[in-house]
Amino acid sequence: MNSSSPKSTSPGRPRDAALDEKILRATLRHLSEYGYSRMSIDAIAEEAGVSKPTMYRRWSGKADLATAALTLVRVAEPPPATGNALDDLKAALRNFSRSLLRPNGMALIGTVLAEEEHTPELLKLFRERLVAPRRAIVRETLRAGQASGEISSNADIEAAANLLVGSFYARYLEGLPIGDDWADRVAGIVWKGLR
Amino acid sequence: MNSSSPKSTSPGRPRDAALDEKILRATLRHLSEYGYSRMSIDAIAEEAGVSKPTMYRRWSGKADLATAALTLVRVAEPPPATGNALDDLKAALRNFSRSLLRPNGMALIGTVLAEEEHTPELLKLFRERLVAPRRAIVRETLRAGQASGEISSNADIEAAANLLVGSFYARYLEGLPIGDDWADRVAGIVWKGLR
Amino acid sequence: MNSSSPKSTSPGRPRDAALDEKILRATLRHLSEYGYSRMSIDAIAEEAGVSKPTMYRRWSGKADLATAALTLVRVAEPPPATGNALDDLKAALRNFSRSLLRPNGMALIGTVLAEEEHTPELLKLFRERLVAPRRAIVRETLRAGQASGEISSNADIEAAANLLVGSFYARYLEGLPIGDDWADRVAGIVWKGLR
Amino acid sequence: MNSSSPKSTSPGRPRDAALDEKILRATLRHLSEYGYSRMSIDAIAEEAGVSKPTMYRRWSGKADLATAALTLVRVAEPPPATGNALDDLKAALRNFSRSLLRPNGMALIGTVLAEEEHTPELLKLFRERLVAPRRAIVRETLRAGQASGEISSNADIEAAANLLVGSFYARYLEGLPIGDDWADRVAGIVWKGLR
DNA sequence: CATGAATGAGCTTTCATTCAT
DNA sequence: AATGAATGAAAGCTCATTCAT
Repeated sequence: MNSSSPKSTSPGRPRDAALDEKILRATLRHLSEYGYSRMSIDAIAEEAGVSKPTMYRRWSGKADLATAALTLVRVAEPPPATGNALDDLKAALRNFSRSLLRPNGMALIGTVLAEEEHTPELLKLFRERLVAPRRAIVRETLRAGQASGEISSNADIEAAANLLVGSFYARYLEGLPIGDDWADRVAGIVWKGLR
Repeated sequence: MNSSSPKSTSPGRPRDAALDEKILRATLRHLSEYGYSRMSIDAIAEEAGVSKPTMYRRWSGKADLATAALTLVRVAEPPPATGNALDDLKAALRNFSRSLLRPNGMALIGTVLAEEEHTPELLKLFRERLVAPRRAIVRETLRAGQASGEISSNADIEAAANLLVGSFYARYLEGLPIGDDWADRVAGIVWKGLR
Repeated sequence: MNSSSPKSTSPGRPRDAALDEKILRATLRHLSEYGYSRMSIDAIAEEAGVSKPTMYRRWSGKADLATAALTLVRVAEPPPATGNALDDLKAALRNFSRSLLRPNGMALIGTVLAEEEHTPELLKLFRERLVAPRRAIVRETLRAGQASGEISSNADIEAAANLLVGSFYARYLEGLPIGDDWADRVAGIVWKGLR
Repeated sequence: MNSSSPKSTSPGRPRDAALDEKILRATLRHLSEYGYSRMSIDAIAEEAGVSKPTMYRRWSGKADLATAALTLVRVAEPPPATGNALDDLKAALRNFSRSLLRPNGMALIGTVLAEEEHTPELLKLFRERLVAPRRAIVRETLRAGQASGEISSNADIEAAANLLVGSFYARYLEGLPIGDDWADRVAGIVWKGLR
């Protein structure tokens, strides 16, 4: 009844595990493309090629399904460290911006924010699965900068990470292009501010 | 003939101007509380105490109504300049964070992002009415810092503004509290980075 | 409040008589094109360039308006008699078929039939204004045939007229073309049957 | 396993076949009583005792539903041939007139004509299901008359059938009663005209 | 387990009509 | 007399969910 993985040891006809993923993939597509409230269970069922009760047997309802789908989203592995902390930071930011600029990347953030009151699990899971890991990557490069002495040991790493990550949100909200140089520009300012 | 007050300039029953605002206020409330796609014209009409045709006479449909409601949103006047650019910047940021933290402040951003594909006018207007003015305030304080020599004359003001504003988005998305000191923390880093 | 002509001697601002016709013309167009229940007072007002209360001042409602519009419909004058009764009959039938085949000619008949239960005035007026005059023309040519001795003096003129006129309805309902020769074919049969 | 009765041939809950008919009957009633555009899906659903989605699962919309309902209408079997072609013809005509004079019989024709432009499928199906079969019955009796030599072998059967059938329409449109003798009167004329 | 059928509530929009100027 | 504004009622259609097989 919830988004945990189906047990495989129970008696009776086993659940078709492949269906789980097919359904969740379709759900994720609809969630990002249409947003949570527009996303239609009917449409997902059709796209996944299953019937609706098949979905309800796995997840208890729309919210459960959507949050389960978020589980699929994985943050890309950070690029390997080069030894140069500032370069690593810029690479991490470029990585981050690319993932936001994927089709409906920002729309997905939008829908979880919009649903905060109605379906808070969405935002909660989104934070755990996506926001936190992404930020962790940025934070680690900053820590590396501290370790190498380029960044002051008592610098406010937390705030710095928010600044960097947030600058992409802000830029997107303004509707202005986010070129590959953007990472350099914002990293430059913050890096200097952390010395 | 010319009995009194404003000569009735156009024929017919005059439109009740008070209704316009009542409707738009209700719309704005529903838009931020429920999000665009959940927002119901029926419910808005009831809350505003008007009939649905009254709304359709003024706005051509749901999208038109929602965008019109966005027009209502006004960015608060920036606090008066104190002469100290850094203090002014911090005050502007506190202002900004307070407006985001108002009930459903972020949800409104969310719905606008979520609808980008379906109802792009929303995001467009949101940018013009809210995003741009807010950012302008921050930018002006940065400019003042340049004028006073505290900030380098060739500093990347645009990026700095995005960093500062965005840090609130990022912090909110993380789900962590945004205290009044937050403005100090992020302003401190960026200010130093712009020297 | 009803479809009678407006008096011109009453005090106060006189009614704009030209509007009456403009409104009725538009009504008739909508009535035949969309049918009675689809015909929209809003749309008629717009097409006629008047406001709705202007219409309600003249006619008491939709049904009154529609029946008033039917009043406009006039049956074309019969072609002049040639002296040959059979030829005159055929000419009358061709005339009749042409008027039916005008755009929405049959649709108008359809809508008055369809509304018989709901708006019986429509059918009543339609009968008086259109059905009866048209049939009268046909009947007169048959009477002329009697006078000239070509038709038996105790022939069932009434039934014959119905046969002839009705054959066009039946043909139309079948969806088959009604060429100009059709009048000849049906007149031929009936004429012979009346000898 | 194979408990009883027809082995369930297709998976899933079987469709309740009784509902189909209940819905279509109600639809037909509403279609003839109110006409196509007045006929309301809501009202039909209530009368049939089903929910609207149940209807939309079966038919794609209002037009589809209405045309499906027309399918229900069956032309009454012609009375058995007596051997006397003229008598058979008169019996067929009486049959025909009785079916027209059933409540809303003509209103149904009316709505179908009125909707020709908007919902042409209605008229198309009506022609196939009702108009053509009815006319076929009349035509067959005329053919029988030819076979027995009472009617000329090169008589215009088609036109004759239209005359006879149409005379009822015309008579109805005039608003005059159609007694049982009416069939005799029109058949008399045409029969003679075909000799 | 998985299916197709069924449901109740809700949506946006339009209509015929009346009111206030 | 004529206008533009306002209304209550209803329409067609879709959704998330549950039932019966």
